Amino acid sequence: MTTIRELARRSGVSVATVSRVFNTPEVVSQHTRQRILDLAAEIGYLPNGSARTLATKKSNMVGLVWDTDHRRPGWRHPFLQEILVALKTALSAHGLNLLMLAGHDAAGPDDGQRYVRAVRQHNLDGAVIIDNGTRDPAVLALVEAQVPCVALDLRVDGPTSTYITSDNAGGAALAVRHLVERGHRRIATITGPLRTWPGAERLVGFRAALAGAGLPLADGHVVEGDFYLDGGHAAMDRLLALDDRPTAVFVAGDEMAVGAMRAAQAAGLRIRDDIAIVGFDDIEVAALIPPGLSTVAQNKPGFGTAAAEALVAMLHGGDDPPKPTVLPTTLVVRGTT
Amino acid sequence: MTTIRELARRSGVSVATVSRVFNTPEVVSQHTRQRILDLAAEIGYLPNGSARTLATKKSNMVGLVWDTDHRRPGWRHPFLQEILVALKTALSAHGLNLLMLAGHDAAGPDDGQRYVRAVRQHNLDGAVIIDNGTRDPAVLALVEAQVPCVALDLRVDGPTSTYITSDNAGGAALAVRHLVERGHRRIATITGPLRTWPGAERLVGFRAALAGAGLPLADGHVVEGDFYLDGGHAAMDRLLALDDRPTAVFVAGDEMAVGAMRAAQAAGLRIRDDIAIVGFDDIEVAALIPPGLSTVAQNKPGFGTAAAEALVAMLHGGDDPPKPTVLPTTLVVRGTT
DNA sequence: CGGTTACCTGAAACCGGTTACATTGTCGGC
DNA sequence: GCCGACAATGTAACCGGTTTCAGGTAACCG
Repeated sequence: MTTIRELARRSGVSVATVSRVFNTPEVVSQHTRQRILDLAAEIGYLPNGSARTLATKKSNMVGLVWDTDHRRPGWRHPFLQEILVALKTALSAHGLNLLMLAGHDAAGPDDGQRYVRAVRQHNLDGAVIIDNGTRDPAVLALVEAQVPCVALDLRVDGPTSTYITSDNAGGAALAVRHLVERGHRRIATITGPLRTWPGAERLVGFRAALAGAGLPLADGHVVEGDFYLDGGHAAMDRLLALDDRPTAVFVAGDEMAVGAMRAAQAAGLRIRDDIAIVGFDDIEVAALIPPGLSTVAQNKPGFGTAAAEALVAMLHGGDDPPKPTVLPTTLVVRGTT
Repeated sequence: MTTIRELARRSGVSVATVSRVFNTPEVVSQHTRQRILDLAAEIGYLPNGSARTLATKKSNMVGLVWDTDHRRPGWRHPFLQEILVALKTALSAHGLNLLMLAGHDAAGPDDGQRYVRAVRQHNLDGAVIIDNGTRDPAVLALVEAQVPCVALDLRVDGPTSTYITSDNAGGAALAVRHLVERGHRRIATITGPLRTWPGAERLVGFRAALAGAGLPLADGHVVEGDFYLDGGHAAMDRLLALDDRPTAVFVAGDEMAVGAMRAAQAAGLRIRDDIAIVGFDDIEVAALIPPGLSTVAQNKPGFGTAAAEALVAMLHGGDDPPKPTVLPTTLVVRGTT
């Protein structure tokens, strides 16, 4: 391991000068700077991150808080991978690294401070939170502890935190208007869990759009789902059992929508002709499953890049936290409508 | 930030003793140990990770090397999320954290040493490599630099590295035997890229099983695919254009298999009756897409836990690197066979 | 009772950087 | 020729831990 003192000795300057070459290059003369840089490259010198962090209290690392739903071990984020790619890319463009924080599975006591502890212990500069809908107190502790945070699909605010979300209400409205254009007048919805932000907002948008179109919302035409396949199936079963069965359903999540499609088929209905379905998310299956699920697409990489940018703004900007970002949604029409 | 000196002062002992309480508790007397622990909990003392790393050169962090295929920006690992969950859980049970390493998109020069640099800079204890099929020199540089490594689906070896993979050949054989049992005698295959380990091995297993069953392999009945949807579609088109069209196809990846199903349907064939299909992976869509894709399932969380265990064994064990892990595969029969 | 021995604790060097402050040298202006 | 300003560099304290080595105490033994 070649150290800064070694490099200083070899290039005949003090360690301070070497340090300055890497931190405030403009204050060291062009000539020495170049000499030191050349020598550094030659002997493969790399500043030691831990030493640097120790001295500056900045680690250039941000934590990634992403737990699975422990009540549902099989829970998967619909597009975690896309978010991760974008997030990682955008962060590393600013010299930031991502440290995955251990969740409720971690060793040690769980007093609801585990993330805060991890942040302090590793001198993390901030955190990105991917919501899993469990309202984990340990997550909220982060924003309370004034750690610079940006949350995805979780509405947090505070002097050091902001969030990124899709235009859930707007997306729901897109879906409704599309169904109305297709001639539907009895439109129902299967919602996400209403305690989650997207779940609640999509219902708000649904209601508003229905009202805007002058359409009534019949009793029992709002069924709360859970974002899972089986939940969607069960919810659709309930809708189909109604006397005034809807002719179209806005399902607030693609996975549930697939479940709903199955329920409809199991009931012997033709999808689209007997019952139209619009989903939300635009996950991979939506395009693959026949006849193609019409759905409201989210800007998946947008979550990652927006989160990175918001975080960087907080870290470098220093002033007020950035406003929440609302990503536009788009309608993708396929075979179910 | 409360430091070790602060805690030492308050509890009336030296910093050395406090340090020992957290590192070698058995050497400090029961009495003082408890007193220090109590006080530590009371004032919320946490050892500073950077200082610790600086002193010990062990960070308790391992790097995650996972790049997307830059020739295919949309590339997604078929079950990254499951791997990540298991990996993170298993690692954190051993007190290890996961640092996502920036990829080819990172700032700075790319001399094929970017991962090695990152490892050195952050004093990482090891790395987990998720192969993306690009044979990135920067990845191989890691194992050459003697960084403790465990790779997924990438066959690396060296004094400090090992790998985890599924029983690809065995899985392919499962698929073939199943098709033979169903009465098929003209069986073709759509392979993955043959430069990848799983791609190559599945073909090996396919050939062996065919031979084992005494069946011939007709000309043109091996088509190299790319693991992608469109590639599967195109490959199937070629198979269907043959004079001696196969009655069954082993498709070495579920995404390709879906593409192949579409091609078959587009050609007006009934899947299963006119042409049977077995995939590989058992991704989510396999169960969702009608009539259900028969496929060879991989033990997805197994990759994560096995990787964590292998890495821990290398870090703590100290001796020879563990033998490669080969995860068993299982056949899942659905509607396509 | 002197000498080991085992056990517990403390002093201080060290890990590899950053940075406040001091120092040196140059140059322009009066 | 002297002084102040400024640019470039050096000195040394500091960040918060770990660990070697040595010292002190008590028990144990012959």
